[in-house]
Amino acid sequence: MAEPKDSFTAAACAADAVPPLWERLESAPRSGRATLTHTRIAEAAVALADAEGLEALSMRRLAIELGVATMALYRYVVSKDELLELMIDAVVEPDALTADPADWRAVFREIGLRRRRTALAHPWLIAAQAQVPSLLTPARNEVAERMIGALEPLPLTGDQKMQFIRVVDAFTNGAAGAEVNRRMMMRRRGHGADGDVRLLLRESMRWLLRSGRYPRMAKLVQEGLAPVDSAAEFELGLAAVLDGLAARFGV
Amino acid sequence: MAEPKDSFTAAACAADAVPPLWERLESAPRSGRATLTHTRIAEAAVALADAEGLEALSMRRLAIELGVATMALYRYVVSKDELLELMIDAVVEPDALTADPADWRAVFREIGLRRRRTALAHPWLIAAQAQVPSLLTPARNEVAERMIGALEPLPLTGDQKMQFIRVVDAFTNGAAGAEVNRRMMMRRRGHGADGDVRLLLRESMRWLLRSGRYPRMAKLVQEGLAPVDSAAEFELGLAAVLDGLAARFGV
DNA sequence: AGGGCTAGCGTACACTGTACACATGGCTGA
DNA sequence: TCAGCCATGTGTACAGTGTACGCTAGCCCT
Repeated sequence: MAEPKDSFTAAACAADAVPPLWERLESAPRSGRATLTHTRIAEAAVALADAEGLEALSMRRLAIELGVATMALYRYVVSKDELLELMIDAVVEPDALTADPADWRAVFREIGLRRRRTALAHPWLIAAQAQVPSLLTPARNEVAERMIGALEPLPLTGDQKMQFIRVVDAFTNGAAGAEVNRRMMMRRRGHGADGDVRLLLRESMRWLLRSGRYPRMAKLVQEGLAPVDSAAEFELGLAAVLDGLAARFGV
Repeated sequence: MAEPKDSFTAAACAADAVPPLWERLESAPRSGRATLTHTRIAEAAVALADAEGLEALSMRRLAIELGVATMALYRYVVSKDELLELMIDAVVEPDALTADPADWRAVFREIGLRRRRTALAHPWLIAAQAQVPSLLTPARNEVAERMIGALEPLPLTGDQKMQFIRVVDAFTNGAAGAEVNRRMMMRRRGHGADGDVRLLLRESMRWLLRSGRYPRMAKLVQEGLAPVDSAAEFELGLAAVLDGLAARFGV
């Protein structure tokens, strides 16, 4: 009576027991007067996390925000982790690219910059991704699709294209994550999030420098460092990665 | 009676009220028969997180593991976040480098590879770093010191050296994080952590591909992809980043 | 020998994610 | 038109979390 119905689910159900969220999302009857929606939930959760941080996002709080009982959420989401997946997917905006789709450098640049903007606009993003392994959400796949498209005309094997994309993604996520970290640290201390990182350094590294270990770093700091221009640095890094990959792949 | 004692703490205490952990660590009297140590705590926490995952690491559980009351830990750590900082610092091993210190490429390669190994050996590392903004821990500073040293002979400004290091770090963290994510996902499903990623793809992307969106990705998958060699891919990416940066900086 | 400082203890509180049983209202087939 | 069903939303309960607070007991120095 309750056994798997057909061969389709046979393999997956062994581990999952419930179809994996994105599959449920599509063929949802959601017939009766439903006050909730996956979209509505995701948007409320995103808004809450944006406003008060990921640590303020609890199922109870989110339910209140939606004017609904806590457990109502679990009709749409199997666990809080799935809620995070929903949020992660929700903030990726695979809008039409303005870059010339034939110019692969321009496409990768645009996608990279957009990702940085997204991560800065939703500082919980990177932490959430680290907490809930969730590659292959629909929106991210759509972005991947664009990237593959941009590489199409190049003489690369399928494996090389995937490597290319993964390496660029790695830099992008890493750089965005580092920047978010710096901002959160600044905010946690007194200074506003977009202040000068050097204040942070001066202050909390004073004893490090004074300690005499790290002489080279001390020298650099004392010689004077310019304020960090994160946007420019991101572009520099991205360009370097693209250069390096292009050279290695001979394109 | 309880006011700040001297000018040293004046600025920092405004925001912190307690000296920032690393400072406390050094000048600790810890005179009386102390059964606990920062080191002992950090090691036990790391062992626990390694064995059972970051979500199994609770103050109660850790205290039991150490044969001590829960609140005893708070004599050494102001909050769980500080515990995480301790752990993050503990797993970085700035051992003597085997690479020729004058060969900056070799140094960066070695440090990058070591970081990857560390992240894979302690899969909670990246998530913990995303959760607790904690650049500038002593061990990481020591590594930074090495990197600065390697760049010393090059004709770069201080700012350029810092940019160089930050960009490489961004890629390193991003790539390691992605790899850890993949592994955790594989383990969460049935397959062992070091299995073939293609299994994961085949299985959980079946409906994605069948849906007809993502035609390009479907084509790539159907044309057949080789198993992913993560180690080689990491080296490729790292080399590309170093190439790209070197070219941009003209070194 | 005694006083004080401090490492460690125990309890208590507000809060978390979620399992489970129950109510209810809109759609469906007759 | 109306019965009945089932998905949607509700309420309560439980084990477990981080940590504030006040207490005890032993080491160190005078």
